[in-house]
Amino acid sequence: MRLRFAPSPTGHLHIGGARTALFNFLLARRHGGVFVLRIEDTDRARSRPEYEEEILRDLRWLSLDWDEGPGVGGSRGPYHQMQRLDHYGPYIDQLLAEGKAYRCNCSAERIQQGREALQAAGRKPMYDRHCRDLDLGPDCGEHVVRLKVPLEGSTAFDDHVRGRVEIDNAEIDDFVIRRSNGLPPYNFVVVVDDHEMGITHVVRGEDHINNTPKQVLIYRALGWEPPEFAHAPLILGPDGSRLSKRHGAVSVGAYREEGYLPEALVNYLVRLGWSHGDDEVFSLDELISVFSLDGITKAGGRWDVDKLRWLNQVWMKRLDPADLAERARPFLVAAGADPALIDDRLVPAVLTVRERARTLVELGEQARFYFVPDDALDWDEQAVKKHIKASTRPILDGLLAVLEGVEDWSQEGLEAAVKPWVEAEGIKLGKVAQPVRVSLTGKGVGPGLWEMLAAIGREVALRRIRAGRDKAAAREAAAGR
RNA sequence: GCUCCCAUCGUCUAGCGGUCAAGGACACCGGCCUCUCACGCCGGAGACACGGGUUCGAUUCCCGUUGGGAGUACCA
Repeated sequence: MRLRFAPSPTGHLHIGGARTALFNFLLARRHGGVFVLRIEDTDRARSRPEYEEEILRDLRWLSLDWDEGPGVGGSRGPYHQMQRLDHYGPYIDQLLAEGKAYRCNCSAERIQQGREALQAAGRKPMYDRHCRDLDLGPDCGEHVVRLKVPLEGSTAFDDHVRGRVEIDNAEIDDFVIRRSNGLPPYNFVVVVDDHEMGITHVVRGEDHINNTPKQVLIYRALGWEPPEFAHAPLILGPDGSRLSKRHGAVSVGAYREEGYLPEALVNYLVRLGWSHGDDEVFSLDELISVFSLDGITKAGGRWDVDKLRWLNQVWMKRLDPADLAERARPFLVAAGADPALIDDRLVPAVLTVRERARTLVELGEQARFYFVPDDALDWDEQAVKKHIKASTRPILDGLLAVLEGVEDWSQEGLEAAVKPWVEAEGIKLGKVAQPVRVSLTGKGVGPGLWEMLAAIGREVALRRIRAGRDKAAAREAAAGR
């Protein structure tokens, strides 16, 4: 079994393309097949090497490694279409010689007029086949080569997702298979490449379902057996319309930058258009063992960021803490943390905020307070006003006395030392926790008291609580006058 | 316009003629937990687009309508 993903380097790796790549990758891995990556770079005007680099990088980021293609080679190459240009001509000549294709030197204007006339008559706009039986030779001036599509009958294929798809040949144009510049267009090139690369299953988006009959016709004309097809539903925007930038991020790279984990993106992508009973959370390895074309759904799916965000948190909680911490580091710095202050408190710090954050960006913002100079804390004045007041001063003084004597600065040690004091004093834990939270973080919401104290470390904790105490004392003095 | 594809809660989906007074997940609402916010747990509201058939029986099969998507290039 051989599958392929064939992006054209004319833009970023789109989430729809990523899902197509994922489906192909999973099917290949599931059945011990081969996953081929082919670069369709024949659109010289729009293709750019930077895009190709980016696409390769993003596929690797998603852990969708290919067995043959750029960077890894393979026996069925080359894997860039620009390096395969000499493969196509002979087949076109063969079709011409066999009378299955013909040269056409009709002017663009003439063809255009014919199309408009047909459309006006309520018919599908097509070429009128003027040159079909003229038997034009190579010396007919500027010309294209068109496939002689059967006038009668129909062309069908059995799609693994949709069942039998059939279309009348009368609806299929005598489409171009060699442009006037000598290069064959997409429909011809994919067929030749897929055939020469031994592709057995073509899994792609539903937007290709309409040119599948044309491709089948080419396979037949060349005397080849078409591969098996499976057309996955398209990914739509949240409103059901075509997904576009106006709906937000559409490229894999953008989601990486927004702090999504590749594990979560893969998980979300696979579930949009595929299901396995009621299961929701899958690792790539789990997918490899259960993925099947049978699970692909037919209807287009809308992009739902909320579900992606939920899955991202699920994965942040599943990840090994040290791993998560390293992935969070750059986001922490981006949020304003001082790299020099990020020390071995990183892992415990990240653990205190991961269940409150849905992306690495949020994780970075929420863990920022651990690793900034005290004067760089982001103060929520409302919270300060509410929790650092005159009456707070004696509480913080009392707490400081307890804290200074703590030997075991761990969650358990801190709780064991402070709880008895709180109870003895007869004060609510909240009366202590909130002032401490504001002193440490600048905000009224955040991690639990014990875990936060333990994670931030004795030195910083005592320093910031003292500062909070002083602030409270100042208000006490102001109130007393 | 024409051709093709599609149609279960707001969203992703389970369902492959009776086991469905339609199940799960996200989001939403309420409660519990609780030092805040979360997490977690419990509960709630919420869907078979419509109309014809076929059948003893349709969410499930067929046709139509409506709605949505795609294609309609010497782009991929």
